[in-house]
Amino acid sequence: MTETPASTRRPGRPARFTPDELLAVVAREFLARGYDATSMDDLGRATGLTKSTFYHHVAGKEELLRLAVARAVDALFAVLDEPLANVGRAVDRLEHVLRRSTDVLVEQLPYVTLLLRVRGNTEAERWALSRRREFDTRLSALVQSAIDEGDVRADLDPRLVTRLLFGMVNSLVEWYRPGVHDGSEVADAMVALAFGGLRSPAPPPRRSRA
Amino acid sequence: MTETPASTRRPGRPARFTPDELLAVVAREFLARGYDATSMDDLGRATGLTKSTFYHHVAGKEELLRLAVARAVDALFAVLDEPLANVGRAVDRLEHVLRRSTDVLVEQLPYVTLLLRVRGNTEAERWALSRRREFDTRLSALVQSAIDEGDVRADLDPRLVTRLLFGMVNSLVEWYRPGVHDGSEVADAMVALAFGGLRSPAPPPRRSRA
DNA sequence: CCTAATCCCGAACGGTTGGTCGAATACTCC
DNA sequence: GGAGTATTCGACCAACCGTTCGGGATTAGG
Repeated sequence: MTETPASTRRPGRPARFTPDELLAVVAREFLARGYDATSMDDLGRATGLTKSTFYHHVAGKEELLRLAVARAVDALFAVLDEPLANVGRAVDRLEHVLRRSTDVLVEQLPYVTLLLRVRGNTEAERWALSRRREFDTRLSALVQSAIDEGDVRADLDPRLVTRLLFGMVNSLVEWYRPGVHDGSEVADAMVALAFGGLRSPAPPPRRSRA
Repeated sequence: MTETPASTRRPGRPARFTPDELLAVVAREFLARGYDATSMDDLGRATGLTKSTFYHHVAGKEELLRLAVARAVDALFAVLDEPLANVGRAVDRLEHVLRRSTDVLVEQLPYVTLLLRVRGNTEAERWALSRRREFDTRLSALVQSAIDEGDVRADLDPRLVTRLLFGMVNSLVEWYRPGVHDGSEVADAMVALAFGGLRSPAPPPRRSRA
């Protein structure tokens, strides 16, 4: 990780940051102040580079945002392609997606946070919004399937349930900070709360079907 | 409401907007583009006034944000002062605060949305953040009480539960749009999901009392 | 009419913004 | 020691930003 592979070493001045490192710093800055309030000079100050240097690596400020949110989009959609998200009862697939989405949010926190804050001001932001809508549609279909199979309550509007459910998941980016809670602890609480609710579990969790 | 009280009519050119109307337009603009991305010229265009006119009514752009988020803060704290939020079992008080918070979010949607998007770049934003923290602390205490009284599951970290619970409530500002769902329908679903969870209610919802 | 008060506008200000450009630097390969 | 390439910098630019200011328009009261 810290070594520069000699095999891929190219001629020219050695870069002070790998593209990944650079993007990580940029994402952190965008997060702290918000995309619009962060100037290229801010990014320069945070990296020790000048802003003109950034224009050697990317086309402009907007591409930095695009690169960042693309990471989040890719990671989230990858969850939907996992085997456990595509076989078995819908309710089990839903639980898997719920848990794995939480994992992704924790692991890719800065990038997902940026994705969830996009407002559609630029072309890159509108692209991000359309991918988010696509993701939501897939989730909604999953919830609907779980209802159809009788495992999820049918007395509430499925779209409303989807929104509330993944609203809870997404709220993670507003308060989760690494170190305070373990990632898996959060995922466990998420699933427990989502399926079981707040109320004290009156009976021990019986799995029915003796 | 729609009439101008003759008693308070003052000399001078009649205003084209009441302060409330002006703030409503401003909030809508801030919402669409984000606070930082909205210029005073944008506000002028949205109102038909020039940006210099705004400086006759407010000290600057930041005060517009302060006025907007103050509305949200006041409305939310008012919920905590309601009688039903202060008497009876903690779990019932929690349900009341949950439901009423949802109502406030729906009724004051633009202002609460702005409040929840504040990042702390300016003094006004930092004030808003501190009020939010204060609100969260009160909520957390309520959840803790409900746990102590045995009505809410004790197997999860109370702070985690509070965060997830009101993360779900606050997510409302990301997707709720007036007209699509009724406000009370959302509040019902919110409470049902929060306390009962996703799972199909095993027994039919018997309310005792034949 | 006049005066005082309120609201509104056009023009301009200094500062900051995202972005450009040419040159300097530091490396690999020969 | 070149030649070629990747990276970085400083200086600069036009456009836009929030804000200021002097003055004009429109009203109520006298």
